[in-house]
Amino acid sequence: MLDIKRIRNDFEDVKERLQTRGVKGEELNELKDLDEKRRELIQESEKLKKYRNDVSSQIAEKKRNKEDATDVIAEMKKVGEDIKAIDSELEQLKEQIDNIAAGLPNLPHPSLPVGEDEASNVLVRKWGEPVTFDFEPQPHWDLGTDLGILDFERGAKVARSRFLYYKGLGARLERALYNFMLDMHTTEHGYEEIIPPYLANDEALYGTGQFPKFKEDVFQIKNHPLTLIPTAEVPLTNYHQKEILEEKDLPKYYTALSPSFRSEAGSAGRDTRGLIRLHQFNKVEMVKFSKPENSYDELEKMTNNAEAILQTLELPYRVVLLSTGDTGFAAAKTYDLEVWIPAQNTYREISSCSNTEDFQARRAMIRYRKESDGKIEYVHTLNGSGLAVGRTVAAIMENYQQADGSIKIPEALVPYMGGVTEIR
RNA sequence: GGAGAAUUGUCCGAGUGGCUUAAGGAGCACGCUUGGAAAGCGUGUAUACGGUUUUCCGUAUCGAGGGUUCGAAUCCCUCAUUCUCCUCCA
Repeated sequence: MLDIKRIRNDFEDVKERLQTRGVKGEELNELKDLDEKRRELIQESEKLKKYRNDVSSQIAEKKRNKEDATDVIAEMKKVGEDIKAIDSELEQLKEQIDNIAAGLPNLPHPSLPVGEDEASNVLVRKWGEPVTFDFEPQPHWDLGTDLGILDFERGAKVARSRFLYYKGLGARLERALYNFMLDMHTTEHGYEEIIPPYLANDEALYGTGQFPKFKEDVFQIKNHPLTLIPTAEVPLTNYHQKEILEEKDLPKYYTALSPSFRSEAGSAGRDTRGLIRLHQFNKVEMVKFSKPENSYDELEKMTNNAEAILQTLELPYRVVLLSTGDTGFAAAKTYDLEVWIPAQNTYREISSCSNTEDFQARRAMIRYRKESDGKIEYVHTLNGSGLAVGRTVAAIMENYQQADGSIKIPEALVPYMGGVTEIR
């Protein structure tokens, strides 16, 4: 949620910057008009309420003195009706305003490349060299099926397409990976480990920005007002929903492993095979609550934390700064980490690290008390994958495959695999 | 799932329709007092929105949302959460 006062005061600037994210100017003009109308009505309503409060205490006084107050009571009845009429109009206005405001994306950080889509993204850095194979590298779904460690057919039979069974050392590899990631974040990067709820209510999903605009992307539970989380960002960020934190406790770092459930509406036909695009996948998520002045340093650090995982696994990757048009709804600035996928001969997204500034904090009411003057301000919230586990399994399988279809286990993972050095 | 009780400010806690601008206490901050501390005394101690512009003023907020009333912390309805008992369960 953007600050309505900021929209009011820096109208042209906000409008210009939001237009780089695909927001229509007329929408903002309408918002501005509604806001002005609302403020006028607030004044009217409050004036009447003041009057009613004053007269009501006079009535009380009269009653105590056993005087007659019939006339004034009759008048107040009328005033009460007027207030009710204005307030219901106000409520409608508020709803219209919220409908627009809740659908506005975050303001892009000035450092973002301006552009409509991923074509305008900027390469920040590259790490590692893609392996060269002296044989034709196979896609991970063929490797996994042949080795009997991934079973997509049965996943489709029991759930539907885009679900799978991991089996044997495949399941072990997935488990090894997320344990490795959690250990690294908790022992080396300073995150506190959390196991959150995997279902969340509408308020939580509103808080992080999935609702109301992106309802079609999630799975909702029939007959219950609950939604399967599309990312642990939802329960982690909303952990401090409606709280006032102490400045001395900031920054706070949390990490959690959770499944992520996504309906993938609108991506029919894309990445239909393999571990890249599933309705359910495990992800280790990182979330930070930061003071505003430090949040961009924290974003760099968080991105480095995700990179450290890839580096330790010795997987080649690159870091990309997303353009205004490609940046997600809640984010002010996002770095994507893309890992090398040999069989596709390209880099694929494996992590996304974002600073939402106070966008989510406003929606979820997450604030902190400053030590210097005791004033209360919104915190900045950050989130990043560290990493998407399924896609990491895919990357390892493809990058570490051998000519005979077996898969070598990255050195850092061997202890987590109980000493297993390859899957064959 | 059934029955009952509860939810008031940072905390404890009073409050069954108007002298409540939420009593009283604790805590915290500042000041007085003191050689220093404690005690004592005094003052202050929320959030949001709107107006004003650095000072105030107004409105709203007693778990949430509705309703009754000239007027609601207080009466009515719905919901949430917590506790106790029963039932079930990993």
